[in-house]
Amino acid sequence: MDLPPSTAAFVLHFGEMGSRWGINRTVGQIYALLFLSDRPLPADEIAQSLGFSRSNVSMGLKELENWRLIKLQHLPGDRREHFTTPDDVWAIVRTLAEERRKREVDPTLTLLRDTLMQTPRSDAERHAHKRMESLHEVISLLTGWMDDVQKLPDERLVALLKLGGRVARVLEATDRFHEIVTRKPRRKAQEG
Amino acid sequence: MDLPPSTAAFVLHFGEMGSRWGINRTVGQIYALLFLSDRPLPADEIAQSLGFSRSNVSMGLKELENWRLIKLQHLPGDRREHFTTPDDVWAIVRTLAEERRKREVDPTLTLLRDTLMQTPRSDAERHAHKRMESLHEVISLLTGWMDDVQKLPDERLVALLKLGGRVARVLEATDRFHEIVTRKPRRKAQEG
DNA sequence: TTGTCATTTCAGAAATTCCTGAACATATCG
DNA sequence: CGATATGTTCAGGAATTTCTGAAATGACAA
Repeated sequence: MDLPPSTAAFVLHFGEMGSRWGINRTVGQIYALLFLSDRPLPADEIAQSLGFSRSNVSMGLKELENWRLIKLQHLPGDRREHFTTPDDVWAIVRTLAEERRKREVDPTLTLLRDTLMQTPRSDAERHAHKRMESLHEVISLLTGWMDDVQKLPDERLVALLKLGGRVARVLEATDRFHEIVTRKPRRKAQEG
Repeated sequence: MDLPPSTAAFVLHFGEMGSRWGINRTVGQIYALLFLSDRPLPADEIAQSLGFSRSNVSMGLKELENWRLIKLQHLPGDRREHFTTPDDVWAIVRTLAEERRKREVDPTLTLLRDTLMQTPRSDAERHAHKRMESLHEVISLLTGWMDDVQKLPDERLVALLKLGGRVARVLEATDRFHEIVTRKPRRKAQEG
């Protein structure tokens, strides 16, 4: 690995992080390298830089393609396939969220829904049923929110994230408004 | 495993999901079992139900304790330690978020910050530096948002999630307001 | 077509992770 | 103090995952 030290550190770190995830070390390192590279890289250069076998890199790239995390392109005068990551980091985050959702969350929701169709027989089953219901509710809520914000353009998503918990103030106001409208009249809502 | 079929299915599913994550199959299954159980379970019963060795269960429980995902308790008239998951699913989600953040995100942010202190030398390094800057920015934004909403009480968090992308309308209004105030006067803002 | 270069596949070697049983530690009771 | 019950640790076997080299496949140019 004859990479600049900071690049090497980043690549190694993402290799480790990769293993904490389902992704393996090789795949993490390949992605990190592509992410930092200032030009598209062909498989043999990746193998060279990271000290992996050519075939290992081939499999890693295939995996990253399945995750839709890299783009293939051809450079003029070079028959080899070259790979890049999107320039836009938000695009990467969005893809990651979609793919993880598809692989991890959706199957879980399906299992929960299927189970919740059935009628529990014993006390224990009834309790388990309730637990699965609350889990299903929480996951639905979270993924519903995800779906919603995925539709926003980057700019708005960023604005929303920056707003963070301050959105809660709007909600408080809404609640107060709701209270005022539906309950008997109280003293006037205070400013904001 | 003499568990009701739906419980067995859930447990197996979470075992699989566990492996997709860093967590191993055993730990996933133990957690799933505790999550569904209508009473605290001692280690030997867990081992029995799941068909794991007692020692394996001991290690799994230790791991779950490190993640702060289970609670230990003693039952009157029984010397064994019994384990449960929190009743409140939101509490579980919060803990998961905190722990994953501690283990995965914080070290990454540290690495990025350390690297970004240094001055890039070559063109390639300069490019890598910029990439790390944008990654750092995105991660900071996301974790900042997380910190913020972690402070909200459950009720408000749920309300915020339900609101989802509709919050964006508030932001649009804010933007329009900002435009109106800072730029030269235009035609009146249309209905809000 | 043939030759060359690029890529993929895959059997099995290498590395890693998981899991167990046995030994040890600790606690409680009589 | 044993005796018994419970919990932990850990060496090493089992299972799984990762990685490689060799062979197969594909793509293109001459």
